[in-house]
Amino acid sequence: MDSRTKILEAAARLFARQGFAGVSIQAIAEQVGITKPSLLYHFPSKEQLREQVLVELFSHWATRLPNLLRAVTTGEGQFEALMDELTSFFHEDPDRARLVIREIMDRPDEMRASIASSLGPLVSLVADTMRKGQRSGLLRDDVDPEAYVLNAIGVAMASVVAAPVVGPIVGPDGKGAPSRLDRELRRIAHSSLFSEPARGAPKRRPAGRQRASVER
Amino acid sequence: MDSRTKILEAAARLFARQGFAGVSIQAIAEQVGITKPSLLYHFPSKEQLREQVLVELFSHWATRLPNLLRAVTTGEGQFEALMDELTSFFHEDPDRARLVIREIMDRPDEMRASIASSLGPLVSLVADTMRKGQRSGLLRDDVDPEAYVLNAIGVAMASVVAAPVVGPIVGPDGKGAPSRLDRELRRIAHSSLFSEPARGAPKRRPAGRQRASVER
DNA sequence: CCTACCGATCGGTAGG
DNA sequence: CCTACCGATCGGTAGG
Repeated sequence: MDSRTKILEAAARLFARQGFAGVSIQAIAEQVGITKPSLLYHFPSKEQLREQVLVELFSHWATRLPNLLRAVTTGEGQFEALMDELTSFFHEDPDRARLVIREIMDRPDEMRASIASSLGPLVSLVADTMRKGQRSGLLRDDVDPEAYVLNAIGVAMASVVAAPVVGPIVGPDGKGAPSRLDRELRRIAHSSLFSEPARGAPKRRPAGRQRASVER
Repeated sequence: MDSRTKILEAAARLFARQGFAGVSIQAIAEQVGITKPSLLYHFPSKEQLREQVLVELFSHWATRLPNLLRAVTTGEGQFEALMDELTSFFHEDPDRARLVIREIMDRPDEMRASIASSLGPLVSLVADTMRKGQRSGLLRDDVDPEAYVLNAIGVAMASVVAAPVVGPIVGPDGKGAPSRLDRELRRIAHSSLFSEPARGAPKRRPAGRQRASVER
């Protein structure tokens, strides 16, 4: 792997974990195994390194977009597929979420533009598909599609970052399986989106956990 | 207002906006109108200043807890009251959310402890109340109470931070009124929590927006 | 609460 | 890609 790539990866990791201001280019250089001036040969300033890290992140996001779109436009399991794709993107590397969240807080104005352009089209497309689902009666008609999608993305990011800190409060999750927090989040997203099946004819049961039989 | 308080407020604001590492004690001192050594007379180190800022934040939180608990244990509008209290706490000063989120990312281990002890009891209490609601049939029985509450708190914080950046994508919100994102979030929280009213006997209508009459 | 000052580290450059 | 070095700023101290 060439130095440039190694630098970008180390920088992304460190920026995500300690914030841009909390990381010296010296520290990044050390992790890569070169000196500070050598790093500055590849990226002329710390600021430009930051920008390139973000470019890489968004381009990685763009790579995944086709998967997301296929999930939206393909037949039945749209919802599950879309949520899987969304959560796994951040789950397989939580630093992605951390990086975006930090950037949103550190430089909201700059991020407004990049997020609008990178997320806007996706949101519109998913929202249009959702409106079809509303007309067919599959989805609740009180859903606000654009707002729903954006909230879903935001929650996916937030939950990945909060998990290690807040997860233990609901008890340790069985290794492997999704945590209680994740399962509940999925249930919330599901049940607030789909119309209740006509009573007595529940084709599928609610996604999260199976229905306990209760006194009623 | 005494210097100590002024320092704490300036530090909270700056830490929230630029992160702990991104703020020099010199910068804080300037905003207060004193010199750096003067600030260090009140707080012996930057690190101790940070700790005190967090102590203040959590104690402010503790001040609000009685309101929250009253909201939970008082009769009918429990849900709306609790959500109002939760969102207004972060809405009236978004820096609170920013500060907590930064701290979660910067020092997850330390925050695990403080959050468990400050939030744990509240979560248990609300969860117990919710279980009663489940037994009475008011709340869906597939809700995971602890996980639901924690997710609600997380979402309240995340939405406050994300709003200025992600809000414009769904269009400008009418000034004053809650944004589309906020309304949709409330609707999601509501409709994923309450059982559907027996068809044809809807005492109240769904919180968010009114039901449009649709072809079905 | 201030002036004066400390060593260490910051981002970055010169020159090879 | 490195050695050597720059001025500026960092957190913090001495002394009053």
